[in-house]
Amino acid sequence: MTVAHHKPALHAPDLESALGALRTRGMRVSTSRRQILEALYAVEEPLSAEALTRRLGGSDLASIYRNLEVLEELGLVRHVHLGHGPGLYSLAARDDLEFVTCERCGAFEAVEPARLDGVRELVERELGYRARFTHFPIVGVCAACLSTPEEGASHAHS
Amino acid sequence: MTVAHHKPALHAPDLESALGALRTRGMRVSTSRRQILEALYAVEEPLSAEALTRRLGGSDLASIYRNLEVLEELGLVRHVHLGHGPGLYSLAARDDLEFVTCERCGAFEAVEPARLDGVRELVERELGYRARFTHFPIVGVCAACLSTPEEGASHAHS
DNA sequence: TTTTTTGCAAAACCTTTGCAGTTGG
DNA sequence: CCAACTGCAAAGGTTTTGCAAAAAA
Repeated sequence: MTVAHHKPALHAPDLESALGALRTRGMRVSTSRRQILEALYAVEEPLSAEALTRRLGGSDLASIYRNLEVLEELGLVRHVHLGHGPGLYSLAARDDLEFVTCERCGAFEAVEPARLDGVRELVERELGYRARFTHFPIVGVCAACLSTPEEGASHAHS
Repeated sequence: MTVAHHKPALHAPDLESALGALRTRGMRVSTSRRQILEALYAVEEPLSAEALTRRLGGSDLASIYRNLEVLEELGLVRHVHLGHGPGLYSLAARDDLEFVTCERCGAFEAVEPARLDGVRELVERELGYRARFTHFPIVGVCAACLSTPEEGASHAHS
């Protein structure tokens, strides 16, 4: 069921405070959880569950998903869906970021929420929706692809 | 593989011209294809492949997907991904529309591209991306949900 | 008749779930 | 020790693919 609803990001500037947050809620600090958090603190790009297991030496995918879910419920972790393909996970606190992705080349970019405030305002005025591009990104065509003759064959799946 | 790239919408105001487009490209006008197009001309909301098969009397899902892919390559059909769950298909010509969806209640709305031109401009100026919300929608919280106390339990999956 | 399309079965892909065994506190 | 967590296996939901039988041209 899950309902791992976008919890507000929990302020955990480093690994230790993140582990502390786990303990505080009575959850256990297992090897797997520590490793996941270590990995996420170590990289800057969001990682798929699969990429994450590979980094942890190929442990169990199902456990990783379960732990990511727990960490997400705590507000320590987030994930974003870029196009098709697996969800990509990152630290919620550090990456209180929003995303844009290119549907032509698959590139993506994390952007400071502030840079999208104007967009958000306009969307709200026009549609009544308060937009967030943290879980699902803005999809479009990037500058590089815009200046490209639109190759016949391509990568991005429909 | 597919690469059913967002072909430009093909102008086919009615069923007959759509079928004509098929013939023109040497593709066959099979019962299934005619029925799919009929169904899509008959409704106004985008339909999942599954919903479509049910309307056609429960024929083969795999065939439906294959046909939707063909029709999409021709530029007759489009699909949009609203949150998780199956893609939703509609006529490309008629529904040259973009989408907004509420991540809290799952509601969605089709909107005239013109209404989003301002948003598009702002996004392009700020990020360099030319945004399109036809294949992936703007995701946010709708007006109704915004004025709601944020129920503890909810529907929208993470 | 010949080429395209269908139907079925099976697989692929991402994610979740059940359960028995292991581990953290 | 005991509740929480892991690993494995299996299933669930969506979409794709292989192949022989059927249908369009």
